[in-house]
Amino acid sequence: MLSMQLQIVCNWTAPVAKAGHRRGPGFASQPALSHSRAMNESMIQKPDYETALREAGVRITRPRRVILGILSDAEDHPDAMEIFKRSVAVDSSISLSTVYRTMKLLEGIGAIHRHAFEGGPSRFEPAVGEHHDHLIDIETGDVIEFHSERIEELQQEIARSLGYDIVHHRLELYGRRRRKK
Amino acid sequence: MLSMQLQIVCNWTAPVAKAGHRRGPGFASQPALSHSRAMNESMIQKPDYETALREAGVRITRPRRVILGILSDAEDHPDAMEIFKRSVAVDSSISLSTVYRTMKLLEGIGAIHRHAFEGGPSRFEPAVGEHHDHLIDIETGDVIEFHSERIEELQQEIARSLGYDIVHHRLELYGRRRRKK
DNA sequence: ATCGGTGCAAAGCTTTTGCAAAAGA
DNA sequence: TCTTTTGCAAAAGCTTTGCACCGAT
Repeated sequence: MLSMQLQIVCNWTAPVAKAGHRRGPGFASQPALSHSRAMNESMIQKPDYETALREAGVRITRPRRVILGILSDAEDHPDAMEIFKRSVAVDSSISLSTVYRTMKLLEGIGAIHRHAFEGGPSRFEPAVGEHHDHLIDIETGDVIEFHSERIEELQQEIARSLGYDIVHHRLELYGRRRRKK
Repeated sequence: MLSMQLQIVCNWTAPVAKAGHRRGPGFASQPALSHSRAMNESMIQKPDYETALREAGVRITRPRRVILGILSDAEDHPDAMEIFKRSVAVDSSISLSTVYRTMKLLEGIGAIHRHAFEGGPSRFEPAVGEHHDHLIDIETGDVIEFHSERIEELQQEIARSLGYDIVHHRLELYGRRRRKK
């Protein structure tokens, strides 16, 4: 039986998933595995975008400040249109172009990550904390972050055995909440 | 040292990667790992699309026959435009719409898989043989197929521990050929 | 003779870009 | 002031769709 193999390491209580596409663990009905961890809320830090931008030598403008604020506050993985809508709610003069340009800029300096989850526009998340992969709830669109050092190692081994160095990778699990019985 | 951990299981000689986006193993400078396997040419079977179509109750038309032939012969992971070009070379009256429609049809009956590799159009491959993941050469676009039972297991464990059942997943390694020294 | 499939053109959706005006530094 | 950045609108890239004609069964 599979669960017998699981070594329980921590048993943090995860918050129930909220509506929308929330960042962070939506829900965990069981403890995380020894070789993996779900990311919990304490891992969600607010990135200091302004410093990052200054270091990149770009100007800090009002639209950028607004968008950056939206990104900092986002607890989900919003797409450009969603970021645009939230930005417009703060400053109605902001344009979608500027959102896209800012996303590209931030991605360029490594401040955010772009995810092209299947069948939809790119979604973004602040590049804070450690690397993680994603489990996408195919019914709600919720995204749960997790990390498995074992899988990372195995990927490295496989790439090496094929004669390659990994530049980056993408691991996405698309799943459905197991209804508790 | 990492390579010390590798258990050699098979030592098939892989063909050198050809230009373009070839399906199957492009190249392997080292043997596959014990817990994983690269897919070799013998694993590439020609799917019987016509039977699949008949079973799906759709008509077998000339454009479909041509496109199916292209797909059967493809040793790479071509995108719609590439399939279109190859089809037009056989029958100049075929339209890009029909290519897209046929791709959707085949995807629907599970005869092909659609891959949305990053930064580009969807690429397709016949759904024959066992499940595998992909390593994409970021310099050439070549795709190497591999499979790791260990990683599959770990994914299952992780999803379960998070309260999910995996419906499908996506693992893509983006890498650069290690220059042999 | 049906009714599904096709080509063509147009539209849809996400993302990018040209340009003149606006605004950081 | 002097560039960089912005908003707008247009375009680009991929994919889908409406429609009238064509062709498999």
